[in-house]
Amino acid sequence: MVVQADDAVFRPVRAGNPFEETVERLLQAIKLGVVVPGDRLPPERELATRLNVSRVTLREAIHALTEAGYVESRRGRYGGTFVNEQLPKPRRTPAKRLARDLAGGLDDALTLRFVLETGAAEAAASRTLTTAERDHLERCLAETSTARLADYRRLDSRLHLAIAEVTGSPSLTSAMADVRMRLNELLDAIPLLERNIDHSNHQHQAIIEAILAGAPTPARQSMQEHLAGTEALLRAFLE
Amino acid sequence: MVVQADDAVFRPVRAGNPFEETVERLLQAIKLGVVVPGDRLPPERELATRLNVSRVTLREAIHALTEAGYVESRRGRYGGTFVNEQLPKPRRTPAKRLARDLAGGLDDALTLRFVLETGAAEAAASRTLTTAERDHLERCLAETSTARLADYRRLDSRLHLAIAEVTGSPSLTSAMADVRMRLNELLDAIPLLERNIDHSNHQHQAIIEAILAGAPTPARQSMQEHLAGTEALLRAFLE
DNA sequence: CCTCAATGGTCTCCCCCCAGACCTTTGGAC
DNA sequence: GTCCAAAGGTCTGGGGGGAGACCATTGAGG
Repeated sequence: MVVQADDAVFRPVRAGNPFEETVERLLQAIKLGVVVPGDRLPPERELATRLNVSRVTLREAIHALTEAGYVESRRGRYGGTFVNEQLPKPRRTPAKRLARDLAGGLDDALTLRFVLETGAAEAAASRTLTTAERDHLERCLAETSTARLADYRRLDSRLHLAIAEVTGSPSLTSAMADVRMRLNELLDAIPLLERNIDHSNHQHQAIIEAILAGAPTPARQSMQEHLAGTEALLRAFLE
Repeated sequence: MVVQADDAVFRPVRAGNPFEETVERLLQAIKLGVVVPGDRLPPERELATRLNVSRVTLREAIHALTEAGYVESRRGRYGGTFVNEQLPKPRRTPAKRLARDLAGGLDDALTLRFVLETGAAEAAASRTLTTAERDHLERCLAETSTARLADYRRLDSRLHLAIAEVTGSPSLTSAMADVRMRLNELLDAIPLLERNIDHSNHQHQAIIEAILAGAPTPARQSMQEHLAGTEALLRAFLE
C-alpha cells in the first residue's frame, strides 16, 4: 500500500519545544539575510508577540544566539538586539549528520525546492510588479553579484527569497525560507568555487530579467537550469 | 520598503495549543480522505508518538471529534477509534469568516496551491513510477469519478494528494495537504454542480494519463487548466 | 542638568502539557 | 471456559512555558 499520505498527515504537530523553534527562526532570519549584520531585531515585546511565544522564551533564544556569537544586546533607549558584523562561521558538519540528512530527506528537500522555486519564478513573472518590488529585486541582484565569498550564500538566499516575496504570497515565502534552511545546511559542507559563483550570477541575472520582463515561461526555465546546477553539485559531493 | 520576508520569518512559531493543532490534524486526515469512513485510526499510543503530543492531549482531541460526530471509539482488543460512516456535514460558514479569509489569504492560498499542484504534477510525471504507485493513482481516479456528490470533495482531495505522494516527497505532500485544507473551507461555501464535476473528472483523467505516460509538461499544463477552473469558480462566488 | 520614553533585565504565579504507571474491556486462541 | 494480548480509560507528579507587573539602563531633548 502506498500510504505516504499517512505520514504526511500524522507527522509531528510540533518539531521541538518553543525555545528550539524560536532559535531556529532567528537563525533563519540571520542566515537567509532577512536581517543583515548591523541591523536591529524588533524589540523583544513585539517580536515575542509576532512569534507567538512568551518574552521569557524569546529572551532565552536570544541569549543562546548571543552565546553563539550571532547577536549582541544593548540596554537603554535606542538599544536593542543587533546582528553582529562578524557572523560565526558555519561549522562543517561532516559525514555523520550529512549521512542522516541524506538518508532521510535529500531527495525530499530537492523536490520541494524545485517545485517552490520554479513556481515562484513563474508566479513572480506573471504579476504586475510595483516599482518598489522591481527595485527590491534589482537591489538584491546587485548585492549578490558583488558579494564577497563569505557572504555569498546569505545574499544568494536573500535574492531567492526576494523572488518569493514578489509573488505576493507570504505562505510561499515561508515555505521557501524553510526548505532553503534545510538545504543550506548541506551546502555549507561544500566548498564555494569562484567559477560556480560566476555562473550562478549570470543565471541570476537571466532569472530576474525574465521576471521583470513579465515572461513566466523563460523565468521558470532559467530557474530550472539554475537549480539543476546546485543539485548536481550537491549530489556529486554527497554521493 | 518591501519587507514581506520579515513577516515570513517572524511568523508565529506555533499556530495554537497542542490540542487545537491535533484536532486540525485529525480533521485533515478525515476531510482529505486519508482515512475513510469505517477505517480505524492508529492506536492512541502510536498516534501520540507520531504526532509528538502526549496521549492525554491526543485523547482530548479524539474526544472533541467524537462529540462532533466524526469518530467513535471502541474498547477491547480489536477495538480502536473508527471514522464514522456518516460524516457530519460541513457547516456553511457564511459572510463573516469568509470575509476574513478573503481579506487575508485567498490570493495567498491560491498562489501557493498553484505552485504546489502544478509542480507536483510535473514532478510526478518526471519520475519512474512503481506498479503500486500507478495502481494507487488509478484507483484514486476511479473512486473520484464514481463518487457520490456528498463524497466528491473528499475523494477529489484524496486524488490530488495521491499525485503529491507519488512525487516521493513527504514535505511536498504535507504542504499540499495544508493548503488544500485552507481552500476546502472556502469551497464548502460553494454549491457543487453536476456539470462542474463532469468537467473536473475529464480533467483529472487527462492529468493522470499525462503522469502515467511520463509527460511532465502536459501534466503541468493539464493541472494548470484544472486549477484555473476552480479558481474562477471561487473568485466568482466570493467577490 | 534633568526628564522621560524606549528598551533590555528580572521576578512571581499559574496552567497546560507531558511521561509513565496502572486499570478496564474485549474477543480470539487454545 | 480460560487466558491473554491489544486496545481504550484513568490517575499522579513534575516541568516548561506563558502572562504580566516591575526594575534598570541608556541617550535624546529640553
